Amino acid sequence: MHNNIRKNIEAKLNQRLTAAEFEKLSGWFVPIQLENKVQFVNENQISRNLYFVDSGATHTFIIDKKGELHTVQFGFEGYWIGDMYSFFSGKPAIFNVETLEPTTLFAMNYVDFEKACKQITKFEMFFRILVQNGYLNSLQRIASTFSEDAEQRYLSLIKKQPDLLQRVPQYLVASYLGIKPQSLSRIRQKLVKKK
Amino acid sequence: MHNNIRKNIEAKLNQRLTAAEFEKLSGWFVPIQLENKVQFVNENQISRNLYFVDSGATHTFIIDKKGELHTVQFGFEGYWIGDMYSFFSGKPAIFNVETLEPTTLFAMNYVDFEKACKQITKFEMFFRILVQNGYLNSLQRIASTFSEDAEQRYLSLIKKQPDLLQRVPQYLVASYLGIKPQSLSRIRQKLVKKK
DNA sequence: CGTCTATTTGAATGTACTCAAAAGCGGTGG
DNA sequence: CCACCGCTTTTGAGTACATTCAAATAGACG
Repeated sequence: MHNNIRKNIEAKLNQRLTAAEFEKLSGWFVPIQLENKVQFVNENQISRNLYFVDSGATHTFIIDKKGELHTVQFGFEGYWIGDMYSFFSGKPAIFNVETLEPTTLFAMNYVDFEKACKQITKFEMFFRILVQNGYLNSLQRIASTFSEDAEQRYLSLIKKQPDLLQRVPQYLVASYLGIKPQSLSRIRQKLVKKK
Repeated sequence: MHNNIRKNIEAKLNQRLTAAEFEKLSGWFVPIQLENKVQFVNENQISRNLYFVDSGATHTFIIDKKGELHTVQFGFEGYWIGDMYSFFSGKPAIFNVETLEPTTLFAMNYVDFEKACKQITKFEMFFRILVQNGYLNSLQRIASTFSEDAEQRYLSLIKKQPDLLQRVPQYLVASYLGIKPQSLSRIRQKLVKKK
């Protein structure tokens, strides 16, 4: 049942978990089944959970003062998501997370996370790598936002995740790129004409 | 000599270091004196160092295909800087770092960093918190870049760091905000007229 | 004082935006 | 099976804001 988590951890660590380690970890990850369009992390509410996406899709977003939605990140199979700020600080979340498909998650609460880090050094190592990678990715995203125009960012995105548009409505892709749905539509039509 | 590092670590950990711990750590942090405008981390070159800014100022930046500079972050007294990507992966750096003033750094290389994490649990904890905070900050910066216009971002910035414009040339502040120097100049003049 | 760099200002341009409406698409119920 | 509804995407026209190119002013430093 928790095999995807195991694979995910072992792949990032480049090291296998023992049967005992895996069994312990499994006990801390609670499966959650969610329908499409279910919001399970809410801005301004405490969310001391870490989630692993076993199957399905999610997006993490904020709503600005004008009521507009901005996607911070998508989450698919094998992604670790949640509101890290709330998870670590215990304060209200700064992001929202919602399913984009029927989704199966595994959730770990903060108390168990601390246990896991203490008892299973490999998990602590794994998680440190996870946060490091997340940090590096977001720094690069900042850099690319400033150095590339929307068209280039769109091209980079579909190169990295060619299936994104098959799974995610275009207006959410636009919100991830930092542009309006109309603008993304025009960019796409321009690219079609180029060929 | 290394007192600022000690204060910094103890403040973030909310816990004191023992004399023995501090002594060990001090040995791994090598002081570096740099003049103004010295670039000590170069894109495409390996940089397996972590830096603590003891005094002075730095900026981390990229140069895009058009040759334009984009500031990713500034570093002042008490900041931890460097190219995390290169530091952790051992691959060439993706960012450049340069002094903006005569600056005193403490540098720790990756080998010593690993020793420090192993031998001093508090340091490992501290560093994890540091990376976590960096990650959260950059996620929030992504969110604000998309949800706020340049004027709002400028106002938030000078609210957070009122002394920034006293220490950093305006064109670098513009590059941090993701706009051109001319645009920042116009935003500022518009704000003066509003009052 | 002169030179170099940073900042400001002006005018024209361009890119993405807003507002608005039409077309496309999927699902539901008559 | 088709008509209708809601939602997404596309398209059109006018607008706004930051950009570019250019030149003038201001500041810093020798």
